[in-house]
Amino acid sequence: MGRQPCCDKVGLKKGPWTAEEDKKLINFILTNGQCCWRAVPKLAGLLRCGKSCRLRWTNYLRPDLKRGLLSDVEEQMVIDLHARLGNRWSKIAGHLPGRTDNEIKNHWNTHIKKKLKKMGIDPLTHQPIVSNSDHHQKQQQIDQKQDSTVPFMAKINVKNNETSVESNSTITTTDHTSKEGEISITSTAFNEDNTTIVTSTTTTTTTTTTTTSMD
DNA sequence: AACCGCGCCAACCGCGGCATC
DNA sequence: GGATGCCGCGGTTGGCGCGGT
Repeated sequence: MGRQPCCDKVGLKKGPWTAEEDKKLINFILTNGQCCWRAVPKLAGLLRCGKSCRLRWTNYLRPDLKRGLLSDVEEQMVIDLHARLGNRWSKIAGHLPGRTDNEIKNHWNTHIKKKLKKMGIDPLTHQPIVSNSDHHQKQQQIDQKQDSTVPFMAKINVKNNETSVESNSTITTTDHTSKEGEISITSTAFNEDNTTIVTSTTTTTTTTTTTTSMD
């Protein structure tokens, strides 16, 4: 009964990948595309399980991956998205082109968690860590915000294919796709309870600041 | 110079979801 | 409807590098 473990076959290699193994996997994927990971190691001449190959490709070898630390904008997006989605790292990664779920998960656990705690914010709930006496006052402030009918206003800064957003909403996220000299930005604003206020898509040039408003 | 502790991150493990038979 | 197989996800681990003593 149950499923067969994928990596316990005798003779399969585990642990860090060598440059030669990387080369074999890259060559195979670039030639044949991503299909049927179970068959990949055999066809590519690797002594690895398919799962290990998939992980190595998606987390490290994919040519569209960005390397290096997350930018401030990306980090803010991760925080906002985590507030909405929780630990759904793959969904969060879907909003950050060139970043992997593993990378974001690691960055969250090693950097952002600490940062939020330092700022007095609970990384699990995204609520301020407050004493009981402060809590009532805080709740009143939240209630006031939710009752208000101030229209959503966002200022989107675009520079060198990087976007940042300043807005009067509680939480905002942005997605952007770019082609030569032009960036298309989708900006979403959320309430404290994570319900969507509004979503807006705007197209702009690569070095500009644009302000968008909706009601 | 040697040792130790800690942080980071690549990789592994186990499970759930989904498709197929 | 249950069994089986594969893929993808999220949690966890272990090795390496670096800074402090």
